[in-house]
Amino acid sequence: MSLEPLPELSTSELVAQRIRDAILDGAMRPGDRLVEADIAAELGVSRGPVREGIRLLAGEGLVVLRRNRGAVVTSPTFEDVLEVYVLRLSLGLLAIHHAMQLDAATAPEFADVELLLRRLHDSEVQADPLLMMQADLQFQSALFDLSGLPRVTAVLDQTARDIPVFVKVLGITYDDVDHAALVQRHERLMVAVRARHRTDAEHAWREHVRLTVGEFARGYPDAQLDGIFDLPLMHHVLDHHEHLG
Amino acid sequence: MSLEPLPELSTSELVAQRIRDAILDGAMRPGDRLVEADIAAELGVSRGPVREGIRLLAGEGLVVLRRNRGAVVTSPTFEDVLEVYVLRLSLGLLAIHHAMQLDAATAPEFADVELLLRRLHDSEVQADPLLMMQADLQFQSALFDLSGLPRVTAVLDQTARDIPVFVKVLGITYDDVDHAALVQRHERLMVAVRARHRTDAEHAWREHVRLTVGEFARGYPDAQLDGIFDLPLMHHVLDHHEHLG
DNA sequence: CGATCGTAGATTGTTGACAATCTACGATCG
DNA sequence: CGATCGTAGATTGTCAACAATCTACGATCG
Repeated sequence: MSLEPLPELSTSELVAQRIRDAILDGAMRPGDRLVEADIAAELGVSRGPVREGIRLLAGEGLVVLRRNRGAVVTSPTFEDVLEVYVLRLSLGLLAIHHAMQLDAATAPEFADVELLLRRLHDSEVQADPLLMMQADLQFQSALFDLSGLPRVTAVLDQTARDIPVFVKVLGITYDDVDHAALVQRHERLMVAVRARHRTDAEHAWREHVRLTVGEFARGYPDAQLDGIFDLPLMHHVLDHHEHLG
Repeated sequence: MSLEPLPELSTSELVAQRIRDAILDGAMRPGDRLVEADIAAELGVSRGPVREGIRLLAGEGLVVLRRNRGAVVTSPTFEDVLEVYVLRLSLGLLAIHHAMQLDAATAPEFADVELLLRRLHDSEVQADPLLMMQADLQFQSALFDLSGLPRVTAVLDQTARDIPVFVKVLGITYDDVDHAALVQRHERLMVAVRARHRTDAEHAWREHVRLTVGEFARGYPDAQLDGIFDLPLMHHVLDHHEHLG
């Protein structure tokens, strides 16, 4: 007889989550001010936890704080999305490499990662784009955790929480995503990690990020599409790793 | 007539800074509990700002928070130092590349970076190892800022604040550091950035991180030296970039 | 009539008190 | 005598009131 471990987030984390949800619902939009007292009243808590929750979001870049002037929901640009993916490309590679170095496939947690990957096959999950994205990110997070690098995984998790919000706010859709191809990419990645085949793992991860960003760029207004397909923020990074062959 | 811009940190940031200083002074040591009320009384403020300051430090990894059980000063291992430098290697490369892509040398802020580099020549600065290290990190931070990547520079700045503390706590010294060589490395980096010469810039930065970590490893107890000279956390990263030639 | 200044309202920053939780110690029971 | 339970003290989590700061609007002056 073993019970669940009581996840239970702190109040401030719940507040942060509610604000993220509010943005995903469209209830809060970029540029909106986050008035501590109003949010506190609405959630039925006092200003303290709300204040803490807002700081958490500020750490993620979801809101901007101005001294004595409160917080505002950021108006992310496509460049912000690119920066987040540059971070994820770079730190993801780091995490995957370290996971392989630790021979992560033999770790007991590896089974959990595989389980999360299998969830992506679920038809119920595939039906809902948002659910699909969250399951995808959850799998990636579990994989990165195998690296044993707490700071790196913390930054990766921060960026992961921002992605659904950015997607919503920028009006990017997952509609055209080829689920089979996505899962296949992840499976290639897992095979590589299992075999400790660096180059394959790198390639699979780079390819995933590249294709994901490419997908996002498709839904973006033509006006800025040109610069995006060049992936100026990303270009030299990809290029850089390309030389590995 | 132009006055200074009033830097003025928030109270919580001042609290965080004081705690960092306390660790550098040896007044607080790893494993010590951070009791909000005690710190508040000592600093002459209330618990609110102290609580916020502690959360800031937790975000940097300097203290660990446990639910309803308060914060404890982390007992960093050499692996933590390595993780921080892995982050700095990876994200520093990112920042430098982006700075070059934006043709940072033509930016007005570039002069400020050069000014900070010149400070490292200062004999007064070179006399004090801690001052030297801080001036060094300040230069690097200014350089990274040229990238225009706020999230990346934020993470880099977080790691920069931790370094002096880690060095102090782990008993690593800067004593044997060859200041001339350090400055020369940075100058090579600046020349490369100015000329937008990717490979040189990458090499200079990689070399700097590698040598800095090597220097740190030297001061570390023999018992753990073997594993450190292998730089297991870093190895494949350096290795990885090595292939660029 | 335009620009500056001053004031009122709104909002953040801070505080001290209260509630919930945890830790450590000692009492109770088998 | 060992293990469990319960309680007291310490500490964090939360709250509501107060102080400091900012914003916006209108009055005053040139």
